Amino acid sequence: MPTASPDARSTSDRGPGRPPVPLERIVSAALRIVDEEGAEALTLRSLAARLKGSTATLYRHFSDRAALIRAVVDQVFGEVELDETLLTQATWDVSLRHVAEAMFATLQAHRNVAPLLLADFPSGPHAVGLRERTLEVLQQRGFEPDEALLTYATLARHVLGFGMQVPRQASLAGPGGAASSVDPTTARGSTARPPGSIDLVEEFRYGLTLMIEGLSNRHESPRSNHDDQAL
Amino acid sequence: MPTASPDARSTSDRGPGRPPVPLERIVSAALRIVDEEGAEALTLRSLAARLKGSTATLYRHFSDRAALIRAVVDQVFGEVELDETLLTQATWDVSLRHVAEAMFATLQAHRNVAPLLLADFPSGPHAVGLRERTLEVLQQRGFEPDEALLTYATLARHVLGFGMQVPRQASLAGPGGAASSVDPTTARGSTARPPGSIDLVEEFRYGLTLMIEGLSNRHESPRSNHDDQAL
DNA sequence: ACCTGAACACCGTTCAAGT
DNA sequence: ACCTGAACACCGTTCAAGT
Repeated sequence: MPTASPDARSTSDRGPGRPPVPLERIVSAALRIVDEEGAEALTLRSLAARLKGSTATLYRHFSDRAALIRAVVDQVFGEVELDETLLTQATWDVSLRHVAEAMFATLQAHRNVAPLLLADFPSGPHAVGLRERTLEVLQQRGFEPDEALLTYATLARHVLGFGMQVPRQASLAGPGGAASSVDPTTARGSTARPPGSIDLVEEFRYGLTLMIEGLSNRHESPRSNHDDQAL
Repeated sequence: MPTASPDARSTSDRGPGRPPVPLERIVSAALRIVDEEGAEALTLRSLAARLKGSTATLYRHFSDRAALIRAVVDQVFGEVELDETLLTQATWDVSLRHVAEAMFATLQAHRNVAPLLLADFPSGPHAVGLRERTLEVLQQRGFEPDEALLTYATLARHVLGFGMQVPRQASLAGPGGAASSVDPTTARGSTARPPGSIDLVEEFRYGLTLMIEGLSNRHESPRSNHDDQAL
């Protein structure tokens, strides 16, 4: 029974009225900072400022900066949207591709969280839920438990590995003048897309396709979903 | 014509005698700090201290902390050892697997550099050399230039994605008492290997195998190296 | 010309002191 | 009981001042 709040200390039991639940508001504010100003702009000080509180107060909700980051990451994973039809009615290769693409798309939608993924393998309630659901689906398609586990782990790492490599965009400078962190020096020409450099998304899809095709080799043909009476 | 020093400002022309070349000694010292005490221990201050110099002096060799990190990363890539026989005499799938395994092994040998890989895609001279060599090999095996490029890019990202996820070991506390950064709180039980968690290396190999098998589907059978007169 | 101590503007984290 | 200003021990980076 996974608890709802990832690393909360004691969110108290949410009173009926009251300011909704501080914790989620904190995490949302943190994610907004990351989205708007980049991961390195997420500072306990900047977060406290946005919440009009003090940094010390934050330590009542999170033991650590690391705990805050874990919560932010899991909040992002909570945004992964799975299509139930694709998940349950399609062939396993389509379902699997869907899960991977959905995760990757969410990570792309929050490009700036990439550096936060480094901390450790996402294992908040949302991330775990996603894994559980996918394992279920795979096993319903005839994958052995071990097989399903290894397959999901590999694919999740693939998504994560690519997700954390999303290049840091020049963050949209906010209304404030606090965009000094975007230092133009970073955008220097040394790495400037070598001739023939390839889109990250294309690489991600190519690798994903190769892996699924490889899986098809060792698993019964996924295309035949309704003729397994031939067994 | 790629220059030798990644981000050097002006290594002067190495005089005959003299302290060998400061730059490589700096980078080596930096890598040693990372290996011994972890990536977060690599501080301009700690590096200056180890070199018995001042932090300000470091800025004569590197424009930035980022530039220093790029140099450290490329130094690691310089340790990748390719077996020429495997590279040129084996079937392409074996060669490709060899390159990926060699890169991954080097990254594993320097587990603590993982966080440094995040900065940007490695593109120092060693990393570029590795890519060039692999592209050559693939094209000699009949890969189209575009095909070779996409294949290498995908595989390199796979290696990198897994390489940067190497779990942070409890760094071997050095002789000094400066191991306070290893805070036992980090090793808390929340993520403590969920039942059925899988070895990172196993996942890496599994994904690599799947991708190569997928590649074999769309490429002529790699196993037949000497019967292509059947064409 | 080369090096560097000390400063500047930041961090995460803690804690005595306020309400 | 809850919150917080101010401190502590760090960062990367710069620059006036030394040699």
